[in-house]
Amino acid sequence: MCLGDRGDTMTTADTTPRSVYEGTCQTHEADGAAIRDVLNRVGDKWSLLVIVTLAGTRLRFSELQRHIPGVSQRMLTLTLRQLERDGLVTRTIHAEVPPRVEYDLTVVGRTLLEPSMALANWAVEHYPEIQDSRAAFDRSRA
Amino acid sequence: MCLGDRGDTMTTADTTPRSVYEGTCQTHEADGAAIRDVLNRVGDKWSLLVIVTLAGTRLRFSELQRHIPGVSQRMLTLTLRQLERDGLVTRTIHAEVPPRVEYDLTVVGRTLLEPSMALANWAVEHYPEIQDSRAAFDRSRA
DNA sequence: CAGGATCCAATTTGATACTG
DNA sequence: CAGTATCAAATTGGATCCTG
Repeated sequence: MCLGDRGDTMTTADTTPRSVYEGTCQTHEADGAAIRDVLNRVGDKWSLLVIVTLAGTRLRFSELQRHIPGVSQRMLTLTLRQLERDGLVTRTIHAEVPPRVEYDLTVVGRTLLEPSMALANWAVEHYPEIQDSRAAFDRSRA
Repeated sequence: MCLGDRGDTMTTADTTPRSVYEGTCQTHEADGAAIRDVLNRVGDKWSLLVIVTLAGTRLRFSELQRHIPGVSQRMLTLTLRQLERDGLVTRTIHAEVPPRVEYDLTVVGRTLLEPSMALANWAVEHYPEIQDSRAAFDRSRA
């Protein structure tokens, strides 16, 4: 089973060549839902930013907000809750006054760092080409 | 400069420890905009699915649609246009009746395959843990 | 300090009908 | 076949005000 395959059994005779995935499918047991789910999280506006920001050290809420320019209180809260729920970050409340809440990556959260960094690096490397391509595409339609 | 850093110069004296990124920043010259931009494309609902589907062979529109369950005509069109504009897929119109349009990955498009597959594999590998974490989180709030 | 609650704007996606 | 056009629904993000 491959990416995007929802596991629906092939009921009708299919003349379409099945060679599409052969030899190239690297996610045999992959559940498309899992990939979409994770990608929708990593691909949202703030999650990856939070993760790489926590890569160096644990931080409290206000520090996190200072380190991530542009994030609103609401979105930072929502993002952190999602990440906590997914088991990617921990939330530690210190019983003090005023309250101090610290966020840190979990072990699982840290393992996400490498593949997402690879993608981030790809983005940085190829962004010039992408921008050129966009410019050319748009020019050819003017 | 690191991920998420928009390059705003530090104008006020800052007592916040600067150790956050030290030694851990793997995207020194990274432009946060580039990363967001690429991630928003890869992270959308259909792009990655289209890319991996084209990994094996070039396909025409209707074949693509059959291979990607659930995608509407409109969304497939929009997704393909974006990918074409970004220089990740080519669109070849064969002058025939009825019209035949084939899509294929570009060289750049193929280079994207590896890092995104890494992330997809991470998703598949860790999805059970994530689901467990979510269940536990939700249970603790009932 | 670290949020929760509301309300609103913007963006994304989908359903449907039509066309060269 | 391979789209385009239009409209509606859903999702996401942000501004603002309030609180233990």
